[in-house]
This record gives sequence, C-alpha cells and structure tokens, in this order.
Amino acid sequence: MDGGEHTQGQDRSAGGVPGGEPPQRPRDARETRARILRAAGAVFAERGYDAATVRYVAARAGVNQALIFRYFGSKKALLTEVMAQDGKEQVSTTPPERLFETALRGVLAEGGADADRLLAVYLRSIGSGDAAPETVRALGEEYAAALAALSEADDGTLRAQLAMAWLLGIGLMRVVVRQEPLASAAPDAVCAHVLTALDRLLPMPPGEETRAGEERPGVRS
Amino acid sequence: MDGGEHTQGQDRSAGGVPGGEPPQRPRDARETRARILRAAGAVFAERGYDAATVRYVAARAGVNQALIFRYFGSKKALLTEVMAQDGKEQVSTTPPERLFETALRGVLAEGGADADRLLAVYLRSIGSGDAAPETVRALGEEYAAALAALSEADDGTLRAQLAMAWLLGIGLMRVVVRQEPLASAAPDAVCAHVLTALDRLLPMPPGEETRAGEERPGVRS
DNA sequence: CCCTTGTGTAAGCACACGCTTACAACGCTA
DNA sequence: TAGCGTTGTAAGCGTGTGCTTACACAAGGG
Repeated sequence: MDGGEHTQGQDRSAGGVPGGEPPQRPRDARETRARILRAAGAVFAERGYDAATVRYVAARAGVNQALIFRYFGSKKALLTEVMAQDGKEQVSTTPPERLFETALRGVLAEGGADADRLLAVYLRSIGSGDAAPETVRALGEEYAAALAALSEADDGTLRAQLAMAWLLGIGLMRVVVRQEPLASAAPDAVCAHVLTALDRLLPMPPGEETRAGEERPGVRS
Repeated sequence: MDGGEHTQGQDRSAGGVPGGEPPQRPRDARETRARILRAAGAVFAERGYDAATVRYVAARAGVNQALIFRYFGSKKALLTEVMAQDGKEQVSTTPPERLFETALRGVLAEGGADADRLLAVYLRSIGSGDAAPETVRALGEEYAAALAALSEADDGTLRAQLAMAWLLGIGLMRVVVRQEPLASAAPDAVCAHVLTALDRLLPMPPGEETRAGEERPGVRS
C-alpha cells in the first residue's frame, strides 16, 4: 500500500513466511480447507482484516492462493467462516458471571494463539472500513447479550456494552498502540483496577465474582 | 482495495465529492496549503489513515493531487502536519480535572467536525498497521500524562491510560462498530455511568469533578 | 486406453494506491 | 517584452490487491 519495499513471497514454500505447515497428505480437500482456515485465523488475528492479504494467508497455509477462492469464494467469506468456526465457543462455554474476567484475561494475555484469537481478530479488524465491522459485530453482540443478562437494570445492555468497550480499548492500547506502561503492565494489576471500577457498572450477585485484588493463578490460556 | 466498483473521481471539481470547496483566489500558495490541511483533517477523521486516500483529500480540497506532495512530501507527513495543527490544543487548554469528561463528551457528540476531530483521527487510525500508531501515539500520551497528574497513586499513569482506553473503546463502539444501544445512547446517560465507575480509578479532589448523574447542558462542541 | 472428475498450480486481469515527472499558466521584475 | 521563479495540471510509473482463468496432474470407471 505504500509502494515501497516488500518481499515478493511465492505461493508455496516461500521465503520468509513463518509457520508455513508442510503439505503432508497430497490432494486431501478437507485437510487443505482446514489448513487454510487455521492459517486465516492466525493471520486475521495478527494483522486484522485489511492488512491480512489473501496471498499471505495462502503462503502461511502452504497452499495456492486460488484455492482460497475455490473453497471460500472471497476474502470476506473467509473471515466469516473463520469467525463461525471457533466462534461463540468461549461465550457459550464460560458461565456469564465469569465471562468478563475471562475475556479481560484473554485480552491481557499476549501471544495469544489460543481461544482469545477470536477477540484479537475483533480488535484488529475494527478499523477496517470494509467488511469487518458487519461480520464482526455479531461477536460483540453475543458477548454483550451474555453480560447484559447479569444485570437487572433496564439499561443492562448499555452497561454491558460499556464494559465491552473498555475491554476493547484496553486490548487496543496494549496490542496495537502498545502504549506504555499499559502495554506491559501485569495482568493482575490491570484486572484489579478494571474489576474494581466495573462493579459499580455491572453489580454481580454477591460471592459470585472474583474479589478485585485477589490472585487467580494460572488462568492464562 | 476490493478490486470492484469505484467512481473514478477526477482531481478538480470532481463529481461525487462532498464538500469540495471552490477554488477562489487563484495561485495563493498559503490558501492552498490551508485548504489541503482542512480537507485532510476532515478526511482522516472520517475514514482513518489507511482508508483516507490522497486522491480523495485532493478532490475534497479542490486541488490537484500532486500539490499535496509538493507541500507536504508524503501522506504520512500530511497526517503529522494535521495533528500538529490543531494538536494538543484541547489538551493544553482545558483544565486537567475536566479533561476526561470533556474528551468523553467529545467522543459522545457525533457529527463532530469540531474540536473532537483530532480524537476521531485517533480513533479511526488505530487499526492502521502502517504509520498512524507511531504518529498518533503522541496524542494519547499527552492525554494520559495530563490525566495521570490528577492522581497521587504511584500507578497514576496506568490508571490514566485505562481511562483513556475506555474512552477509546466507547468511541470505537459508537463511531465505527455502531453497536446498539450504545451507538445512540444519550451522552448524559453514558457519561453518568462512566464517571461513576471511574471515580474509583481516578479519584479527584472533592468538589472539582462533576457529579455523576448531574446534567451539564450545552457542552457539546 | 480414454474420458471424466476432483484437486492443485502458474499466470494474469483490472484497478486503486502513493508518488513522480514533464509541462502549462501565471505574475512578477528588469 | 523577455526572462524567471512560483503555482497548478495531466499523465503515468511501479507496486500491491482481490479475484479469475487456463492449464497440469492424480485417481477411478467405462
């Protein structure tokens, strides 16, 4: 986009592509599809929708670029499929009263090739004026709805979305803006502050939530 | 970006470009520069750094594209200049204890061709992996530093950045994700919730801050 | 053996992007 | 009026992008 330097990057076994899995079983359509999906998930999470190029996803998957269009039709459809794949899993598995903290910890844990990958896709794709918001908004609604159910207030959804917004902002600050000291602050410290402030917004049934300053060892991924 | 439909858009008096000011005084370098700067500010605020094209800024300013490069050198430099122009003004003019609420209200007020334009640039440019974060981070640091001065806690900067993060997230949710009901919630309602939650994070000298539910009529821009 | 069908590949199309270049029009001073 | 620097313009360069096309193999059945 800048008309500058760029490594060309051939499709298969290209130079400079990290994590390109070697093509094992030849001519296995299901495996190929799955590999593309895996690679796409990782790349979308790392770069966001706009900056993730189809060519790079293909290279990362060790697959020809055209296959992506054969199997998924378009880049946008790929995104949709990625989000549908591991989508909603965390939301529906973790109990609502732990949802927020779990998501917060997911955002705070870095590296994150894990379950928080979905959230990373969300974070990084938000700026994309093109397709991402539309496709990606559903996830946000899922989270907010689950969170809203916790509060008896009639503006529960608003409160939940405000909490989500904070999550979002913190993730953005850490992951893409990398502003210090937030970027390298200890997850527990951040978590404590946020939870303290938030239990005025999302009052939880007493005893259910984690106390603010309390340590929760080994929750990361 | 999508390889699809697009209106061509000639440089001068092009069709379909909103707000293109007519070229009045011919051959006035200062005016031309100023017009480019104005247009660039608006376009960056509306679309973010990546999505804002030099061609569009030129059309919007009613100016030939090449002039942008003559006067500013590069798109990135244009961004820098835009942020330097009306930059830091709000931060340095408004007193620290009102900074957060003012910024919040700026984010909550929509349309925003006003002073909150700077913040809009920040919001929309964050996803850009290219130049924006680097150039744009300075603004965030400015805000955070001013906010941090309010708190006596040793992690005042962390707290301030968390507050900033919330601002960011709320703006993103409203402006780009447009998630309901947050997107069309009343500024006062949002403000009340946020301020209530936040005075656990950023304890202000008593009497200085605005009480949470209190109405503050006519603060918008 | 060919022919079909499913899978993978190389090359390219159309176009938008940031940026550059060659040149025309203006306004000033000599 | 000629010369000259300043301001504006049209055209295009190189590259990256999403997506398409024409083709090469492998397998399996007639």
